[in-house]
Amino acid sequence: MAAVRNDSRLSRMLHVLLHMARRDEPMTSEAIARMLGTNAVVVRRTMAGLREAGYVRSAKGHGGGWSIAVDLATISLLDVHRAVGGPRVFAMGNEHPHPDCLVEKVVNETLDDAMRQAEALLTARLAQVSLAELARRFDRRMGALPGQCAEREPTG
Amino acid sequence: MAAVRNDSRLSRMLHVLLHMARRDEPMTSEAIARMLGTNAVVVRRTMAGLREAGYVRSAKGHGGGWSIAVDLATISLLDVHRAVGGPRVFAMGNEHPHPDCLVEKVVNETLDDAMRQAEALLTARLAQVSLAELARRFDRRMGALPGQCAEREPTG
DNA sequence: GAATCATGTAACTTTGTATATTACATGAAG
DNA sequence: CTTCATGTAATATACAAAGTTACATGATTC
Repeated sequence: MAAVRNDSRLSRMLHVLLHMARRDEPMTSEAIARMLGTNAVVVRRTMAGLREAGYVRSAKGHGGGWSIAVDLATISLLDVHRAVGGPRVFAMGNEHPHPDCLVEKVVNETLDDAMRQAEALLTARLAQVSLAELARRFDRRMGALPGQCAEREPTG
Repeated sequence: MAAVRNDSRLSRMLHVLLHMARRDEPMTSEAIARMLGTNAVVVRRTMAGLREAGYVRSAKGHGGGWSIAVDLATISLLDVHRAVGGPRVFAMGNEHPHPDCLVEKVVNETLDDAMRQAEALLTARLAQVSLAELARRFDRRMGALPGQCAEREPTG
């Protein structure tokens, strides 16, 4: 009963948010999907969490799409992580949360303790960095040139 | 392209190793499987990694089964983690490891940095604890009583 | 108000990985 | 030779993120 690969929602949303921050006009789900190399429905689904958190707005109809709703300095990477529903940090874990076996309890407690500490460090790091800080890091890299993003080329 | 739940191999193997350490005779894959609530083949597959690392031995035929090959003080939880092939720690990650987009690069580097630190802390914690230490923690909990493990009852 | 654009969302399919199961080969003990 | 137990290939299952299809809703433009 297990399966693991990669939850890339946080990574994707950070990518998108930084691009949106460099634009005046809203971005459509289609445009975002092209940028991420995915589907517009996936974009809407994932960004719905950001909208519920109040970080972005969405508008229908002509000239509609997604735009940032708050100051980038007020959103941390942890905020985004939580908004996209990603509390699942580790790919490993205990089989039984509440075992009868005392041996297993000792094992669980030891592993849980280690994982708790690692997760605390991770979330602390994510909380330390705001989207504004990320944008500054980009600017330092980019100099004065306009931001460009290689869109995913069609397969084949 | 993603999926997440739980890799419980480390947890299971620690559970098994501590039980094996409290026995004189080898344990069969069947007995271990009953204890873990799983299948004997799964046990053999997972424990094969421990055997390759030299931590356990396996013997065929009558009176055969699995037994511990080294002093528990020489094996850390990190050793077991690596032996069962579990370098995959996080359920989250970047979509593209080597993006063309500079925005994405900055995002990746920031997330990778945070995850690297968290993983370093986790592995450090796992390296700090030996199987002997785990056994001691169990003994302190158990007092002088013999170790017991509730086997998984049949469903229904 | 009709056509178009864009989001909202339900339903379903695909994908990737650990786990579970089946089947059979190999080798050791009696 | 029979039985026990591992070794392993092949196959199936479970599960969650991602991908896709289909259609409804609402806003803008004409």
